[in-house]
Amino acid sequence: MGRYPCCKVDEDLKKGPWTSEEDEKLMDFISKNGHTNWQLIPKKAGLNRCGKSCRLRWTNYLRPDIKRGEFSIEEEEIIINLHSLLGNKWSRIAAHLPGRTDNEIKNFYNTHLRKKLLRLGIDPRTHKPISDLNLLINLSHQFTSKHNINHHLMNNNNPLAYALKLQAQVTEIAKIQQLVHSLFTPININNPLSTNFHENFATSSSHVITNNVATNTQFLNSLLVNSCGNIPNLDNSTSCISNSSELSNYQSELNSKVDNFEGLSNNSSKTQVDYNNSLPSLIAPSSPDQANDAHVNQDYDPNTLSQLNHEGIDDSFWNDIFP
DNA sequence: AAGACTCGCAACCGCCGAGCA
DNA sequence: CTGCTCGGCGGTTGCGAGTCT
Repeated sequence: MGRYPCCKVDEDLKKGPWTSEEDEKLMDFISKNGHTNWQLIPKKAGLNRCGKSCRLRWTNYLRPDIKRGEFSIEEEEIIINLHSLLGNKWSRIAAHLPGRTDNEIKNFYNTHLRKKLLRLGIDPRTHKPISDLNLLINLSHQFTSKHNINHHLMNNNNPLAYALKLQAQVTEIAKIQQLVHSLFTPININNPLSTNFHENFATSSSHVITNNVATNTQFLNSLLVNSCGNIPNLDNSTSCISNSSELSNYQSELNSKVDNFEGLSNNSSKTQVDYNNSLPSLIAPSSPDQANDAHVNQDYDPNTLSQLNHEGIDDSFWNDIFP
């Protein structure tokens, strides 16, 4: 099937930003007549616009139920959680955020959340810790050339050695992330859209969450943030998906679980469903196997942490690179 | 002060699937 | 079954505003 333009090319229709007069005409018409056929609306409303352009203007800007203003922390976390499950399915993500449009969420994710995740050493596309060697080589080039600093850290202009060093650091970060993930996983099971860890602590009834675990979790999390917090914004155009088939399998498995949840949330007669394993937290496990392992590893071993602490993260390393 | 650069976001483009004749 | 139309979606672009040099 060929592609058909939504509007005739020779019609010389107006493009670009909408004026307030045009907005008024469109709102006026839709409030009186509704929007059943977008192709007819511009003519009937007296607009020299393509029907598609009218629909976009209405759904993304003029609709009366649109929520304006900054995204809340809760909305941010919902977006990140759902994006880790659904990928770039912006319309499905938007369905869970009343008053927000897919376009708005897409823009917000690409401009703000993407950077936020990168700062935490998380790939915004896969929600996995960044550990791809080629990416690290690329990043090391970007940083040293962009900032024109710290060339001595390139190990005598050997980008591979430098990248290996970066990878070692990132691997340690990933270990800590995995620990944090394993501690959060049993907490975050009852509602995939739940965003508040404290709420989860309070409401989780099917698992015993001790104060000890909470304390250790907070400590680990702060360690993670302190270790990763100095990683700057990256303008990363490269992919670090090393195994796309594994990723797509994982994603489709998650999608079916989300479908289950969406079906459930649309159904008034909710039944208790065990979402065990259905929701990766902000950081997805490196593989489905690890996701399973995470459940087994619910007991926190303080020796593991002290070991990581000694041989692992070196804050001064990141500070040297990104002052 | 001004030109270069970066960033955020509204709007557009092109593809796809559903529905219909 | 086929071809056409429309609405919806995700990716991309372009422009204005802000920041940097």
